[in-house]
Amino acid sequence: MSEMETSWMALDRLEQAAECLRVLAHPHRLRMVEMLLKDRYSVGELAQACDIPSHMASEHLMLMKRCGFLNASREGRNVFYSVKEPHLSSIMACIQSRFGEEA
Amino acid sequence: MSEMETSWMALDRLEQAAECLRVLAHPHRLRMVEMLLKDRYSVGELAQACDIPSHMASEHLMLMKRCGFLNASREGRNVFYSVKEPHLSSIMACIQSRFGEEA
DNA sequence: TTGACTTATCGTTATGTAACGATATTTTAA
DNA sequence: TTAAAATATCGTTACATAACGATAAGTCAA
Repeated sequence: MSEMETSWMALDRLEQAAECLRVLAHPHRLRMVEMLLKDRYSVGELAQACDIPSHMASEHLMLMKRCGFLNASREGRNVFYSVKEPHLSSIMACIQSRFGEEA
Repeated sequence: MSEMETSWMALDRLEQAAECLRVLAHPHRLRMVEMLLKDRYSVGELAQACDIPSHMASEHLMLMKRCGFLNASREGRNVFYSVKEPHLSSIMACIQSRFGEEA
């Protein structure tokens, strides 16, 4: 009688989630998110940290901006990116607890 | 003087993480993980839940097995899959808190 | 206005992934 | 041993993504 009904997420939510995970699933984008969770950075600074040309950093950042992860604000010649999506920090914490520095 | 050194994750860890996230980043695989976090299921049951042919469910499951997410054990004609990677539950919790049923 | 600097966009190419039908493998039951 | 059921693998095709060079656009300083 005590039927425990387990209800699954709706398929379209899973599709949204998969889309966001795909955006996150790139080493340079993960690095950028890791950095942006601590501070804001310009495109050039992030490009240098990832050791990639800045036009490629720009593409990665635009991608993350389009899916709602990041904000951008121009200041002079520079464009500074920062974290918009509040859930990014908890997801990154999961990733760090699994892949972060252990012995 | 109080320099707060922020140290980032090593690049190869980020690459591993990205690889795992790519595996997770598929709606049917997310559904399977969601279900397997609650119970063990056979390939056929998961295929039916995802509304896909079982040979495709098998491919998704093998992929997740290869990257350490899942275990498989054959019982008669059936193969039952279950969760191996303990961090999957916390990552799935993050995903559900962001994409799960809200108003 | 010109030129330098920073960021964004475009077109191309190479690589990766998804879905599929066909087929093979493993196991059970007749 | 045969047939059926469940799962796994293979080969192909279509599509998505990544990286890159070239170029455009926005901003500042001379």
